[in-house]
Amino acid sequence: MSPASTVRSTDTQQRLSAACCYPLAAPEVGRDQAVALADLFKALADPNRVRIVNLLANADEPVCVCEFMEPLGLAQPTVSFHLAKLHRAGLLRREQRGTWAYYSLHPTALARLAQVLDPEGGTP
Amino acid sequence: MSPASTVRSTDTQQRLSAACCYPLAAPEVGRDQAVALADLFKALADPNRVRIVNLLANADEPVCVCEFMEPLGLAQPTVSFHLAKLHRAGLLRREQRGTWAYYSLHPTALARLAQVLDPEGGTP
DNA sequence: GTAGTATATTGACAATTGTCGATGTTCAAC
DNA sequence: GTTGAACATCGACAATTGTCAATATACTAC
Repeated sequence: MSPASTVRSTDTQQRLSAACCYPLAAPEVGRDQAVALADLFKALADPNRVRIVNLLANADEPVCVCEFMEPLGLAQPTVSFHLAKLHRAGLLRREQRGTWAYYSLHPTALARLAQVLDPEGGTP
Repeated sequence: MSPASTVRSTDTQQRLSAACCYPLAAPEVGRDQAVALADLFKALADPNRVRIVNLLANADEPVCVCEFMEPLGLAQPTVSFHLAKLHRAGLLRREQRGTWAYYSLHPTALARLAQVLDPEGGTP
């Protein structure tokens, strides 16, 4: 529909890669960068998504959707909802194996997120 | 009412100090710690609050409430609302000077938040 | 005391979000 | 082709959130 932006193809980790260039303590954070940063924090602003990230941080292998339902006590659509939100924020990787969808923590996600908070990030 | 917890006294930075002990990548994050961590991220999950933190990060002196209204384009009650939310999360310091209320970024707030994201934080 | 000013709080409202049942999609196995 | 299974999407709903006008609170100056 809208050919205005070239950013629609992957969508994965677009938020994070956009936000990682504008640290919280940068000289000046404009409207758009503030929205990008807020979207990033919004991805972690839910207890269930925090636990998902924690589970993935302790897993040495990708985890499929059905594995989250029991420990989180959530229905399958709800788990998909949270995983999609984390994936769209660029924090998770998605891998399709047959009918299964395996999610894993993006390798540099947490480190880059920490860099956003680094006071030195804006003025090296 | 509930004498079960001793955490009710200050409220200021209780969230942060509680969450900083439970990094995202800790061996296991339970329900309560997940809520504490999510509350912390929730504080930054809004563009206006991101800009407030950014403005304070670049200010070498505390800033009073009225100074935020114009750059953010928000009414005074809305500014107070956001400042209170950041303050309750332990990210901001509040200092009363006469009728004015001066807010400043908590010295170690961002650094401790970054520590929450540090993968080494849980298993040194 | 009164008047004026800076913040906080309240009340109401629109917008967003989390949740789940029901329905689609997509793949493997037959 | 059909069936079954895993996941995504849709629709609806309750709960939360951001916003501001109106009001309350607290302080200074008179």
